[in-house]
Parts: sequence; structure tokens; C-alpha cells
Amino acid sequence: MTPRVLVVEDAEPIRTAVGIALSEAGYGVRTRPDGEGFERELASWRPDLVLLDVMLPGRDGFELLTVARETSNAGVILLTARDAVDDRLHGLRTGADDYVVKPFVLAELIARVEAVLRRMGRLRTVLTVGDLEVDVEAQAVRRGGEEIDLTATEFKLLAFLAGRDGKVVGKTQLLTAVWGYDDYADNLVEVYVSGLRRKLEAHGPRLLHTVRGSGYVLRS
Amino acid sequence: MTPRVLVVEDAEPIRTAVGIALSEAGYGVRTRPDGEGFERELASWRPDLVLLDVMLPGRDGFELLTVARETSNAGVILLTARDAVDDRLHGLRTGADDYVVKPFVLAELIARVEAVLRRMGRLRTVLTVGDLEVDVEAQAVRRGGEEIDLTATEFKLLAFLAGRDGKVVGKTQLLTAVWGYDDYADNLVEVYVSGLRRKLEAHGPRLLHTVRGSGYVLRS
DNA sequence: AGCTTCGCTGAGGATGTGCTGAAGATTTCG
DNA sequence: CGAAATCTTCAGCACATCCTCAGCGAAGCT
Repeated sequence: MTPRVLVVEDAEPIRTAVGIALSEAGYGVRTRPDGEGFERELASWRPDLVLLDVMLPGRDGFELLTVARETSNAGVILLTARDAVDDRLHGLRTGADDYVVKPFVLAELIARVEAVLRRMGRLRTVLTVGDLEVDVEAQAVRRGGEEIDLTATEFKLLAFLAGRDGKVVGKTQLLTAVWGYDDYADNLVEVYVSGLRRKLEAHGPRLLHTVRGSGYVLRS
Repeated sequence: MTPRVLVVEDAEPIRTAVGIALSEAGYGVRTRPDGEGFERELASWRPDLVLLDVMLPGRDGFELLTVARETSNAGVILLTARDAVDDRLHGLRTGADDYVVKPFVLAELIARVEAVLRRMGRLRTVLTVGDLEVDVEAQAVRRGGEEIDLTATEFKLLAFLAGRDGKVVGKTQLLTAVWGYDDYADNLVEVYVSGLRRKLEAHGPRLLHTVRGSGYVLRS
């Protein structure tokens, strides 16, 4: 149901940050600092996607990439350092579905992950909450048959909430996921929630609820 | 429903670019850097079309072509380098449904893929959106019986949008698919959309909608 | 109840995005 | 070769959208 992502990255802060960001974005996540037991995890947990740092102690990302290709049909995204010897990389990047250059913004990584999963068909394209339908590919929102017109930002916000269906999402989390901000500007979220509610509630009861002190939830 | 395309190409940037372009064009895509596990993928995923680079590590494209012919009825397009020994190629090319010479423009590749799939009967030839009919083979457009006269570029644009029926298509995506550009020239798209609308809306309400911040959709 | 914190919402200025007419460049075709 | 059609660029306009701000109301705490 929810896609699983395996992260192999030796740098602790990055590993943790990526892990948290992905799990906040609604994915099942496991992380490891190196390639130890990689095969076992692939076989038993069957991740849909693998994020591999290229520079790893022991076997590097390329070796693991090969393993992943041979023994699973998981997608692979490589994390490469900008200043690595370019020629070598160019040849070796071989086989990944995508790659992200470090340092990266978390929002971008999430977007790439989503893109690859969607390309692989592992992601639902229509999300449903009560009588609300959010079609991610068509960028369309319907409620009880009625088409609802949203701006780009409103749509991103709603789509994210719909993807986290039933779970409470904090304002800061929304800021990073929807706007790519990492600082606090909570009122911005409030303003957009307000607008979204006006449009949504023209066609039915409240779906987007406030959880005081924590954030918002989308549920019926 | 949506045709599946398997891409075997060792050069990373090309493979990724082709993969993304094809999936944006609405195909199901899988990519691999070499012939490893080719048979397995053929048998289990049953692609409608295979794109084979000729120069591959391990088994080359010709060998894979033979395998594909023997064990599947997928179409095959070869990707060949311009400077390869021509005669030899000429003889060996035999058996492929088409071939594309590198370096190629993405738009051209997409067009070839479409052509082969159409020849194989795996692609609809008349696309319908509301009361609009787009006949790809006859290059004709009708709306409510009325014939509408379009220029070549206008037609390509409309046909692409019609093929992605209901899905939002970004301007950049349109630029690469219709014009073969890879840089930004958004206004060009806008100008053509404008012209297309004038012609289309002479016979009925708006079908080609703007999705501000994202692109355009064709739907009723 | 009073105080404080948190959330909601209307207003408005800045910005960005998209639309369109026109004109120059290029290609096609008679 | 010349005319017509088509393609592309450009510039200005119009307006949707974004974001900030400030005031108000609701909820929680003592």
C-alpha cells in the first residue's frame, strides 16, 4: 500500500534527516549506514525504492546498485557528491533511475522519489477522502461530482494532506513539503488552509480539521 | 491500455532522459543499462516495444534483438551511433522495426516510437475529447462534424495533448515533445495555444484549459 | 473570570504568469 | 523568383496568485 524506501547513507545527519523527511511524507522507511546485510533487507523487506549514497565504507553505491538490479525490481536513486571526479561518475552512474546531487534540498529529494515511484506505477494517482477526490495527474479536485477550482499552491497543499490521509500534519512539515521553506511562517499555512476550506466547504461539511497545537488533518 | 516500453541503454544521461521523456509521453517505462536479465523482463513484464542500444557491454543490441524476436512479439527499435560501420549495420539492422541514429532529438525518438506502435496496432489512431476528434493518421481534426484546418505545429500540439487526455502537461514538456527544444521558451507554447484556441473555439466551448503554474489540459 | 497563546480571516500591495497583436524570419509552394 | 503561409520573437497589458500584516475570535491555563 504505502511504498517502502530503503536508505543507505553513511553520514549520520543526512541519513536521519532523509529518513524523517521520507517518513513524514508518508513512506515506509528503513535506513542503514552501509551495505552490510543489504541483500537480506532487499529480499525480506522488498522495498519499492532504494536511495544509495555513492561514497560508502565497504561496498560503494555502484556495487549495491548492481546487486539491487540483479536481485530485485526496486527503483534506485543515487546520491552523488558534486565534486566527485566527474568522468568516473558519468560512466558509473549507469543503471540508476535518477540521481540527486549533494547537497540537496529535502523537498527536491522528495519530489524525485515521488517522480520515480510514479514512473514505476507504484503510486496511486487518485486520492480519496470521504466524498473528495484528488487526481494528482489531472491536477483536478472533485467533491460529490462537482469540479473544484484550486490554485497551484492550494492544490499542492491539499494533495499532500490527502496523501497523508488520516494523519495529523504539522505546519512546519507542510511548509517544507509544499513551499520548500525550512523556517517558520506558520501564518502562511493558516492563510492557505483558510482559503482551501472556503472552496471545499462550499460543497459539503468540513474535511480539513484543525488539531490545535499540532497541525491539520484531512478526514471525514 | 498504455503501451509499455523497455529501454536498454548503457549511457546514463541518455537512458534517464529517454526514460523520463517516454513516461512523460504517457508510456509505461522500464530501463536497464545492459542485457542482464533481459529475458526475464521480457517474459514477466511483456513490453510492447523494446529500445536497444547497439553498443552495449556484454551482449550487444543485435543479440538482444534476436532474443526479443524469438521469445516475444514486442516491436524493436535500435539506437545506433552515426559512425558505426555502415555496411555491417545495414545487414544486421535487418529485423528491427526501426532504428534511430544517435545523437537524436527526443521529440524524434518519441515520434518513431509512436509510429512503430501505431504500425503494430497498439495505439489508437483517432483520439476523442468531448465533441472533438483528432485523427492522427489522416492529420485531420473535426469538431461536431466540422472540419478544422490546422497547421503542422498546431496539429502536433493538439495531438499530444489529446493523447494525454485529461492529464496536465507542462509547457516545458510540450516544448520537448512537440518542438524538440530542451530549453525554456514558454511563450512559444502560449502563442500556439492561443492560436489553437481561436480555431477550436469557433466551433464550441473551451476544451484546452490553462492550469496556472502547471501547464495545460485538454478536457471537456 | 482574566490572561495568554493559538488560529482564522479580510485586505491590499507586489509579483509572476499567461494572453495577445504585431512584426520580422523562415519555409513552402505556385 | 515572388507571394503566401507558417514559425518565432517581442513587448505590453491584464489579472490571478502569492504573501504580509493586523485585528479579531476561540481555546487553554491559572
